[in-house]
Amino acid sequence: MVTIADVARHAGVAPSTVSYVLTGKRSISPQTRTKVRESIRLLGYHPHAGARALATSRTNVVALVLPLRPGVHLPVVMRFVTAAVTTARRHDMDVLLVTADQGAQGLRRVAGSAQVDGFLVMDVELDDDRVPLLRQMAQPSVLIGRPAAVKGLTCVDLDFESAGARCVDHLADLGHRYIGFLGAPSVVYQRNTGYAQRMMTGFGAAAMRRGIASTVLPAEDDYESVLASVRSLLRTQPAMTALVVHNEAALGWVAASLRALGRRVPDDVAVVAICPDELAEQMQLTSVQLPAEELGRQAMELLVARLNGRPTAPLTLLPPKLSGRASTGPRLRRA
Amino acid sequence: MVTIADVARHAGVAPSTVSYVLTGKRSISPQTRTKVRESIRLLGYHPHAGARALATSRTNVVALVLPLRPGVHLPVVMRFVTAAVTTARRHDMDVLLVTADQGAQGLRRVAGSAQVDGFLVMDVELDDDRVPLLRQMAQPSVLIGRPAAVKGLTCVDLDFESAGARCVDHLADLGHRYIGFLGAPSVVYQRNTGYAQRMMTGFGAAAMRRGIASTVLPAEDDYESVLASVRSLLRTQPAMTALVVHNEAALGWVAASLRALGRRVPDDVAVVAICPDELAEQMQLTSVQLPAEELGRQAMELLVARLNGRPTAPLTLLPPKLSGRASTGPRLRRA
DNA sequence: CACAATGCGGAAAGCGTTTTCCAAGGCGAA
DNA sequence: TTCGCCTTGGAAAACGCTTTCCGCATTGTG
Repeated sequence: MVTIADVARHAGVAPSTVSYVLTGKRSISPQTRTKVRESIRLLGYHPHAGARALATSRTNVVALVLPLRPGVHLPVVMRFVTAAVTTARRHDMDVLLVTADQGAQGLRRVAGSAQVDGFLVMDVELDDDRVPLLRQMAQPSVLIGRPAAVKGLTCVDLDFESAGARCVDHLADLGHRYIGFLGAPSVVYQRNTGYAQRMMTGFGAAAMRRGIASTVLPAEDDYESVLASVRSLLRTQPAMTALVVHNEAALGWVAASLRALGRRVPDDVAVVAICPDELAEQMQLTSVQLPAEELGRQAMELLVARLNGRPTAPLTLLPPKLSGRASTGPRLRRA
Repeated sequence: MVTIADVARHAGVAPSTVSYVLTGKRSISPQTRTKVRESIRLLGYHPHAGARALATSRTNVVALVLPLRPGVHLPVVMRFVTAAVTTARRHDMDVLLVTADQGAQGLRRVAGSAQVDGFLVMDVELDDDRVPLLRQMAQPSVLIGRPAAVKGLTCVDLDFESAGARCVDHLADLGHRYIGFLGAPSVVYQRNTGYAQRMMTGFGAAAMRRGIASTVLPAEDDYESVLASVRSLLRTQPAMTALVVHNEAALGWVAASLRALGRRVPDDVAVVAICPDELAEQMQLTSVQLPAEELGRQAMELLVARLNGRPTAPLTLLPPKLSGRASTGPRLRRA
């Protein structure tokens, strides 16, 4: 391995000088600078990350804590991941993967051994046992998702309540008066996952506000279950003319299920999805975008801000955006 | 931060003793050991990763190089990732995420600064520009996928040729004589991605061997394209009674496309997929398993082996496994 | 009984950086 | 000229760990 001393010797300067050339923390005369740069290039020198971490107590690595539990939609997770990594790289940081199954234990380990400068935690629950730990850790953290109390934290999330309301408003404006809601798998509601509940709350509240009858039901991620759920919704509310789907995995089966039950999209039943835009585009679904990339990017930017000592708001909510597509069709004639 | 010196002082021993208790590289009397352990617990001591890396020139971190390009199916990637991370943790290693878009450049950076002990590289192409670099790097690497020449490397892959053949054999045994092949998106073939080509090659060769007419076509990942491809296949080969699909993203549209063209699965057209078992189970498709978890696990195990100085075979091919399900139905009557 | 071998503990020398601290030269101002 | 400041360079002290080397007992062996 070629060290800073080798470079210094080769360039005929002191190690400290090389260091200053590298970090730019002090002015160096143009001559020595180019001389040093040349030696670095020639010898193919790279600073040793461990040594640097030891000296600066900065690793330039952030931990990304991934959920790997039933009910999370893997493609969406990947979107977060890629956005987070890309953004991190833009700030010259690397990303260490920590899976949530390692739990608070894993966080403690990584934080304690000073492997990372900060944490990006995905999929936080309303009452997450990692939150108290994150609060007291030396390293700053940013959460994607929204625990019950955000005081002293930095959280980023889609404004799911508004998203739910947005769906209702859109459908109501089109003249729909009976709307169903197909939610995430029931396990997601069983553990205290905030976003799913908030989405549903926003949906329900908006429906009440507009005097619209609404029925909600969870859905698993296979065809049979989706079919059963849709059938159940239709039985409960035979006049249902619109369906809001908050479940990426079920999305593929919704149209088929409706068709199997004799309803066509959008003529008999309008469908609005909450999912990444790309997916909606592919299936030609009117949708409220789930801006995974944007969330991942923002979260990482906030983390970088905190690492650089800049203060951040405890809660950043991204406003929902609705894109109209074929699945909601034109205004209902018989309002 | 609490250091090894603090622990030593608290326990009334020398730092070296604490180190030996931690690493177990020397025998320590039970008394001192428990005394030291107690101090460690009490002070909440964690060894500083950077310092350790500096002293041992081992980071206990491996890089996972992820593909993020068009045509790769994100859920499958996530399976690899989770299996790799889980396996790594079992060996007390962590995983640093490197996205393939950083290219050879990124590898050089991470390797040069000694951030990791080894590399796990996913989605290698037949003629991958990272391979020469990997060959000459100080850190060992394991590739998931199979470049043209594997000499001096450690590669893990599914035996895609056999997989292709396996599909043909299964269908031929059921009496099918005209078989179509719906492949990956065309971009995947345009870049030199070995697995897709090998799958197709295995399919074609087996068909030839058994005197079966075969037609192959790529498929994009939206309904319209799949429908077009299937229509095209049926037009080319009107007698087609079976379809092999090697495209996770298209899978969801295949049955719908066939139905739209007046064919029912499996009565008119039998379908065999190559995809993760879970997906096949969900859709009730006869399939050759794409053992993403198994590949990820094996790859990481091999990497760990190499890190510990154990020799490894240059190429490990996992045998394909076929699971019969509803989509191929019983034997054809009119053979 | 002498002497090597073994078990266990400590002192100290790295590992490769960064970052003080000191020094020397050049320069402008008094 | 002299004083002090600014710029640029080097020496050396951390940073927190591992590991070699050394030393002291205690044991086993001829």
